[in-house]
Amino acid sequence: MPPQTRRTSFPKVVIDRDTDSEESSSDEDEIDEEDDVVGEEEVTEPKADEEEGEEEQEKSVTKKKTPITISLKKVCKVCKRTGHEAGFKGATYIDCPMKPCFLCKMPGHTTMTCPHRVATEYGVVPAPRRNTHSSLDYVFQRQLRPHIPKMKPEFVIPDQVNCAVIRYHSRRVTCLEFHPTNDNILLSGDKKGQLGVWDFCKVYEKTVYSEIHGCILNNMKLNPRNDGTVYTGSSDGTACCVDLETGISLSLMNLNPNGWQGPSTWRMIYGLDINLDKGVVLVADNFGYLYTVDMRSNNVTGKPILIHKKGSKVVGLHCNPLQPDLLLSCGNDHFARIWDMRQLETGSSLVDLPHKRVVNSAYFSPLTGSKILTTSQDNRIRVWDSIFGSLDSPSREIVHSHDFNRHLTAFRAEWDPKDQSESLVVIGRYISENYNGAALHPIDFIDISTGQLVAEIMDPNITTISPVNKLHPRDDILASGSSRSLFIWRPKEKHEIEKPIDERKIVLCGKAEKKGKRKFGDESDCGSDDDGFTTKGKPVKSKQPYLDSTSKSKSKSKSKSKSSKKP
DNA sequence: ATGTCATGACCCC
DNA sequence: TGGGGTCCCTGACA
Repeated sequence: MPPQTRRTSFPKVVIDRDTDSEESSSDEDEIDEEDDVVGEEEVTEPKADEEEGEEEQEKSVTKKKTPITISLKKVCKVCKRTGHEAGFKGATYIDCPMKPCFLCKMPGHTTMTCPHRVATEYGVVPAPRRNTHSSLDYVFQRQLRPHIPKMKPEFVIPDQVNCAVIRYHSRRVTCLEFHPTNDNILLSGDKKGQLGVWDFCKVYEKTVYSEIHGCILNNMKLNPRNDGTVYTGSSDGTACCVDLETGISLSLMNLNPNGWQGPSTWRMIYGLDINLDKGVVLVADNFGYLYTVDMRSNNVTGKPILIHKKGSKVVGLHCNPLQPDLLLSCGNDHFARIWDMRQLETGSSLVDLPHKRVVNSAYFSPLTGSKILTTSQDNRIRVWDSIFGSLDSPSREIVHSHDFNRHLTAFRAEWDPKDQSESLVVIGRYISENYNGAALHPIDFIDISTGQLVAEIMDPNITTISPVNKLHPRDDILASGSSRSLFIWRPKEKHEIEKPIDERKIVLCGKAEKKGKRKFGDESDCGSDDDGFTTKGKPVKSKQPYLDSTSKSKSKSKSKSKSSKKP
């Protein structure tokens, strides 16, 4: 195969500004003919000549007028070949046939015909049994959870955006957490480092702390013992303990005490989790190191331990909910690893779980802690049914579109913490589906015991991708972060929605109302300031409808800027 | 309507 | 091993 054809090597035609542009649109055959001619030239002429010729031409033309250089070949934007074009045709994306399937990454077919698109569970190894693998496992689970229902209850899917929509972040949302005790409080972090505290039942009750971190808030965890504090980790290299009421933050560590010395030395904090039993906050950086912070003294204890490939990002940390000695980590070195907290040292991992790409997240199951769920950038969700069994290979690999895109927050499959069977998982979908002419990116609920797509939820007003999703620990509520917006989903039956979603009128604040066509995800005229809005169909518990609420929202929002440190 | 930009993994040399 | 080039469904703003 010849070297990769580049855009610069394509035939270019310099057209004088006086050339009538309408001529070119008159006939496509003409273009094709020209294509062929130029194509031959490209083959026959030595490259140097071609370049010289171009240069000469350009020189001569620039003396008179600025030339317009256009490429006449209609090429596929993906593979740069002719004969086909990739991209959106209306709301349907046409794949480049020269590339492997965008969904399952296998060659020979496109996303449109991918068997995984037709049936999500295609190729998934079914679970041998629903909940347990052996009688021993079953006894173990019954001991841990005596109230396991005999029958697996129906999944309840929060499938309607009927509570609230808000946008107070000035950059895209990176993480979400529900308050451990207050059912209506959602915490959100963004790429700018802002921390939002939002009472989504009183839509305008929100607080944004903007001075805690200087850039991306990668992860946060609320302290279940002291529900007024949240631990945050950021790409500014600091981890903080933040008081939710006051916004006062206490810096636990700063990995860049000497400031900016260039990208090769700048440390960023990604993984973060709390281990209550040990009274520590665990934090990991982009160089592969794990740090331990004592929760009482708020000081780093011990030395940093290399837990992933040196120089690679440790994306996530998760402590086992039942067995405090177990830690799960995942990173850019394509591994998820299980560690024994009692003997944490480089290379001492109990298990290494290999992946084909970066592992965006790795979580123990929320109730028994005996399953593992990982999301990898190879478009696969992996499930290990029992950490007590063989971990040589995942119990299931579920193909699901959640590719890497540098402009999106990484997708993470999240457990439903309420699901006793520990099989319901939520994750946003990257590729779109054509829903009545609109390209929408649903949020998927997947039964990881079978690989089946239980539900795909979407709203015609949400046209952006929703990579960040969190299910409520107690209520049937889903919070999702899509671009800069936050959405609260509830099950349809819980809130009497009479009208179909697209008939609901969205009442917005101030000048936005004039536009009329504004949608949830639309951001025009909506700066970083307070622009809360929601649907008219269900004003939730808010005291007043949201008519002309600019002033109200401003008065209600308290944009505090208290901080103890600056990056 | 269209262009621009932010910016992370990966691949290749 | 490192730096530079590349990149398929982005999203906001000019």
